[in-house]
Amino acid sequence: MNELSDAMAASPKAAEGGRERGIDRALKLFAYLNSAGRPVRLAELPKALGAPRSTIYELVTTLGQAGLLEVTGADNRVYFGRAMYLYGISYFRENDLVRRGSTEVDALSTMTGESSELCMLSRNLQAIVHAHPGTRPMRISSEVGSQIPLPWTASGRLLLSHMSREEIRDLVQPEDLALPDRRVVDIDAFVDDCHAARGTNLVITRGLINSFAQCLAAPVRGVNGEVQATICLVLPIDVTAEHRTAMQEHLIASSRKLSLHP
Amino acid sequence: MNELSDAMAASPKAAEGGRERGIDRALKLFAYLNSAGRPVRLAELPKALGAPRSTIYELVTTLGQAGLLEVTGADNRVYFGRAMYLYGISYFRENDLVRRGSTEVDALSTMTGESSELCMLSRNLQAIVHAHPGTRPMRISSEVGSQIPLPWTASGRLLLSHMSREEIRDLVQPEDLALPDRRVVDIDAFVDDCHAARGTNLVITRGLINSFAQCLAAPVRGVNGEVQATICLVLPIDVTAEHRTAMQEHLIASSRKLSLHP
DNA sequence: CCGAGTTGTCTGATATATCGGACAGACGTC
DNA sequence: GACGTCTGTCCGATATATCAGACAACTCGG
Repeated sequence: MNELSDAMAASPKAAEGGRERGIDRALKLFAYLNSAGRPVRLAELPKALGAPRSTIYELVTTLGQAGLLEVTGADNRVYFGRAMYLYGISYFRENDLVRRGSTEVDALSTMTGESSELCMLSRNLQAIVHAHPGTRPMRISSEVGSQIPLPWTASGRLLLSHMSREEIRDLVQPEDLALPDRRVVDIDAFVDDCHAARGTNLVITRGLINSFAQCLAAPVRGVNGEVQATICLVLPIDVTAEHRTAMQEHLIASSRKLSLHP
Repeated sequence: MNELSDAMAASPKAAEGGRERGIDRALKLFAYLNSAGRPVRLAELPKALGAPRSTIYELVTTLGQAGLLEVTGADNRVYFGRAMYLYGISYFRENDLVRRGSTEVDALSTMTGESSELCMLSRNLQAIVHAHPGTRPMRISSEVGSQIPLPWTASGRLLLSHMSREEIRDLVQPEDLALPDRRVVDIDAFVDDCHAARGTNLVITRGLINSFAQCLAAPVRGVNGEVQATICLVLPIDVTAEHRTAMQEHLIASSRKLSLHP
């Protein structure tokens, strides 16, 4: 009863007595599978999603026939299917930013030896769209496809920088303000951070996700200057000042290359 | 009114007077976008899908908010969204076969210099799950994510080899029996081809998709010997016998490596 | 200026998809 | 063998999602 919180947060409306559309149930199901990160027993889904069994069994059959989901194994584990992959590839092929950003992340990471990621806003979370691990023994970076709370990262501050205080307060879920070490980020201080990130080309956070890492994030801006994504580097917190300066320059150069904004 | 035929073929039931579920409309929409291969004007969708405008506008809004679709540009073009990509990546990460098959295709193609593809059954079509172009000046291979009629390829015969005559007749759409050059494949001869492919480790077709290519396909079998995918090479039709023999050996070696079946 | 075409929004009616719950098989434990 | 839990299937009722169509804003050409 724990990891479904962000799956639920992605749902359009809170639970009510009334019935719900099949589409919305499907969207919750996708979000839940994504948060689980691995195949889930079919029989577990009705409880996890707060939905009737008959509805979920029907839905999974439909989506399974379409290939968006796959049901495998003796205990009927449900996970994303081949069609989802094909459709996702279509997005990837069409979307210049993801494609160019991914190669840029790879290049930046290979050049610097540090972990690098391409991040985008996905509803009220930060999605890791692409990642390349560094050469350091300890790997800090996140997995591709995972989604993490915006207040945890430098990227989050850039991705929300264009929003008003009210929009940010509405968007960020209260539970996302709690860091992994249980410290709680003050929402107003967070909004101030976001607004301070407006127009800047670099944001740094230290010791937020964990105590031994810092996160350098640079914005990828569209033609109108809006932040479409961020490219970032994850460094140990104790690197030398020279090294960090060099990293900053490489990072900013990469973000410039990806941005359409002059 | 042309490229939506296979999108429609993927739909659960034929058009009727009655109303349809939102889920089914969404599935048709996905299939249509995939067959289009690029963003499609929102206003064009109701006509293309044979659905009411109000329904489609509502649906696209919902799916857009979920990030499964994206609506971009001045004329509201609709295409797959970031969430679809993330979910697709999840499938890719989970599914060993696709991951291992993709690297094997890359290796095979790099080694031989020929175009190579990993193919899977996707409802009643053959899906190109991964592809790597060869070094020849003329490229013949298909794009990743595209889906082509089963009777057109050697892979199709392998992918259907376990099915009965009736199952194959039911699955294959009549229009898929027509080759690109308008010749029509006889359904019974096709079934015979499929059954002849049972248990073999190589199927070759010549001049089917076009007159100057041949297709070598080898099965990737699961633990029970069932064909889970095919790996294939696309060659010019006029290569020397020695070269073709060498290619066959490499291809069969690759398919053995991917197969779980002894 | 006036039609014809395109695009997006809104509304009330009704066909039906969702739901709750009954049913049954499988599996364990005592 | 009796009992509880988990799992999957089925069915009738009703809340509601889908649908048809009206409406407005906009373009374009003559």
